[in-house]
Amino acid sequence: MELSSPLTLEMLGKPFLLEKRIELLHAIAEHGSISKAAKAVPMSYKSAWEAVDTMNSLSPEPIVSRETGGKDGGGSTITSYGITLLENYALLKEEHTRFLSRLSALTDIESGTFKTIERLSLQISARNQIQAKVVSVQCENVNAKIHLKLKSGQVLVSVITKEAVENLQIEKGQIVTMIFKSSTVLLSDIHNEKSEENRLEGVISKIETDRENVKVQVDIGDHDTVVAVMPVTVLEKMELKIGSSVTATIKASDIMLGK
Amino acid sequence: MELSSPLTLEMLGKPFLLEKRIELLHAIAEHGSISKAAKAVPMSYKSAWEAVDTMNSLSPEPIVSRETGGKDGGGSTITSYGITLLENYALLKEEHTRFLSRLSALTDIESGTFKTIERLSLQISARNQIQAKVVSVQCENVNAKIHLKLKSGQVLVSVITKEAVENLQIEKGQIVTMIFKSSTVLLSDIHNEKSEENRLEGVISKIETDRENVKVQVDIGDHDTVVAVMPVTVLEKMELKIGSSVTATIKASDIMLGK
DNA sequence: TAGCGTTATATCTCTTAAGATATAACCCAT
DNA sequence: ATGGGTTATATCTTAAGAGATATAACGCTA
Repeated sequence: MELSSPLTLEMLGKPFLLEKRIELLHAIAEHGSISKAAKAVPMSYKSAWEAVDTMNSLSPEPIVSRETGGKDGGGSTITSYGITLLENYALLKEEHTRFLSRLSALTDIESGTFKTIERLSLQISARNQIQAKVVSVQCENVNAKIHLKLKSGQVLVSVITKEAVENLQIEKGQIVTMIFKSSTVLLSDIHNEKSEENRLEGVISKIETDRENVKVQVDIGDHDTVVAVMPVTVLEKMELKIGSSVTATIKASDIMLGK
Repeated sequence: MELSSPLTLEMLGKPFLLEKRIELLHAIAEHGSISKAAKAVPMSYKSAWEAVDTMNSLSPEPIVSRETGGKDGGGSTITSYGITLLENYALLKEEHTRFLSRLSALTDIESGTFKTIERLSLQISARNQIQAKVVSVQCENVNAKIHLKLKSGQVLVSVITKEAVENLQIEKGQIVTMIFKSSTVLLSDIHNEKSEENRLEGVISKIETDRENVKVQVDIGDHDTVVAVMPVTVLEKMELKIGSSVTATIKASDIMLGK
């Protein structure tokens, strides 16, 4: 028993972007003409042309720019607007298939029932959500210690319950999301390499304040950022400003995992 | 620009349950015969019969039991297996539409771009995920304080960044999910009503231990439970056991919100 | 100017899914 | 028996979508 669920974007009630058309657009980008793209997909030229035409007329801006006559008889290319559309569709699609695979993992084939009642598909308030690879999983009876490697190569430790490890089926080699609240991140301007704590080196890229609190964004490399929130008094003592290099420390027990 | 994504369950690569067929099954349940159901949907008797037949032959157990001849000429009813199947499809469908509506909320109509790059649809390690209603939202420039009412009527406070409030579009009256790690929950056996902290009264319903840590499950009423994890030494001092009534305290800054 | 490969368009056929219609078989009720 | 309302099945028609084919218009190239 498998789930299938084609994703289509509609405009004014009419189908706009669907899997087949996306495939066609990619083929146009690759071959530079509708006719060649149609052969590559494969589909008839008529269908291809009609698809391109309805997409262009449905879209506020053209997606494919077409030229008839000229060098090589003309041709068609994807506009920059079309390219961003393709990129965004890919993101949507990826999220959707992620969700579906998890949904189908929860459907019991025999009895047709759910294994858990937990909400899949939660959007979370935590500002820090960073992808990392599971390096090792050490399980005790209650807690489990999980080592995680960031894109930048830095290794952090997360402690969660064994129950959670089993529930999410976390295993070595997987990519998971580290989740922690910005209020659990401590910043310091000194190098203290002795301690065993989770530490991330980075550079301050943004600071926002209000009456009581300050939010500091730290760039930790490879396009990953960490956000810390603390009382303004703490920041003033440290004399931090944009461009300062700092060390962010996060307790292992403050790092949750998501999948 | 709207998203549409029909959900179909497949069996051996063949379509098994889809929206139209579910509608038909409900009509059969209501009217007691395929022919009346077909008129009610509406669809031709041929399509209805074929749909029922392929579903029955694809399914390991019959979904519709059919009788030809007899009182009122016979008729068709949904088997108990079919009923659970309908119920489970409804659950799947609900999760799916939830996800889609959130996904489409993130798609910007004008530019066709995403508002966030964050992962929607995360399954989270935190053991404590409790539904609550937003009573009030107090926004500062950096942080926001949110009052939440549980099913049992108890009110807790969560502090998250203003950015998160805007991002999740959290507003008064909504139902959200409070999320906190079991290691952030403190248990005490004494009544201390002075403090301003988040406190939940409850009864211990389960205890598990390993070499270092102990996991305590507290029933806080209305089928909600809170899980706390602490070093065994702490538990020993308090002499807690199953049935003890305790107070669980959680810092406002340790409570994340999900939607 | 002739040729080329393309876009743009019209027309016809083919295929497939759905509806329409007819009818047999069934079995209880009258 | 007969009638009624159903399941089960076959056949014909209809509609819609996709492919096949032909051809005009286009603008660069040689």
